[in-house]
Amino acid sequence: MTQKDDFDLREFLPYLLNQAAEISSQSFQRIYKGRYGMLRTEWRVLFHLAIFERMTAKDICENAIMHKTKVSRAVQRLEQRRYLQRKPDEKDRRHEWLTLTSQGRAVYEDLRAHARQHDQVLMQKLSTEEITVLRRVLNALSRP
Amino acid sequence: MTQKDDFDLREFLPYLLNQAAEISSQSFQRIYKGRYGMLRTEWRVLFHLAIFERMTAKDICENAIMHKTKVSRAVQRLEQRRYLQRKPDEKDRRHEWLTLTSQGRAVYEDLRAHARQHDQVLMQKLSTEEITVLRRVLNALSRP
DNA sequence: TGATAATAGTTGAAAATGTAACTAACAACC
DNA sequence: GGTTGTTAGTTACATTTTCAACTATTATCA
Repeated sequence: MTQKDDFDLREFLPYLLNQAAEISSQSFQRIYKGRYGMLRTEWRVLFHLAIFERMTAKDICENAIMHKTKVSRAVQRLEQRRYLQRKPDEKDRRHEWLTLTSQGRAVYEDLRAHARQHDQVLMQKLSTEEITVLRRVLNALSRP
Repeated sequence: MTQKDDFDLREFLPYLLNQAAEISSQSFQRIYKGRYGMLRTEWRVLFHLAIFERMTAKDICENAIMHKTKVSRAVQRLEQRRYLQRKPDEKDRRHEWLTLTSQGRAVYEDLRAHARQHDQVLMQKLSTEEITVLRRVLNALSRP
């Protein structure tokens, strides 16, 4: 199984990024899936609400670059589990303000601890300088 | 919409990596989806076969870190489009050797040109040093 | 005012993915 | 040789995601 073509997949950034993203998400996925039966879309919404305290679904779409149907369904499931509450905006009833319940916040705090720990493990593979560069570069690549 | 919590999603590597991977894959996705109706799994298999010339599905699973059902279905669809051929191994008929047809190779060559171009655009956002560090780091993070 | 357009969010159907169970071929071991 | 275990790959079913169409509400502007 020797290489025939000179194109190297391991140099192609979208491929490499996907690979790294998949692998490095796995162990965190086991946590939120295993402990709370949550999906990727759901922990993301949960984290956004914890961090920003009060957002509309639209805000989350824009900030997390997620499609509105994904957010809508994640919100539904989080609401079913009593992790969040919805309140229609008084002035413009097209908007719904979303906030975490105390239960949702507790789940967040648990997951946040795991996230921090998980990140520590990942970063052990890298030097401090590499981490700085990586964060800067990924942020740059995250803007379309 | 100010931040309340001190945890910053933009520092959490799995989140950042996913975001960067999604965004930076988009324009290449438009190519293989738009021109050939292909999925991510399919271009990956196609590229592997072009680069390594002859592989079994198992080889692809291991090299691309893809689940065998994903590979199996991608191979089916590529075969239907006559982009690849299967030949059972003479000695061990559990194995099937996969090779691209000339049609498959032509598609690959077209996509490869776009991939290179796409990569160029992405890299314009970065310095040569950043690119070096990024590739090294992503490769490190791509191993479980 | 009232017609038309725009926006926030939801829903249903189709497509894709994940999981586990399956078939077929070979290997190991008694 | 026959039983049991492994391996490569497929299939069926459940879960998720995507895409387009939909509702409800507000904005625009003649």
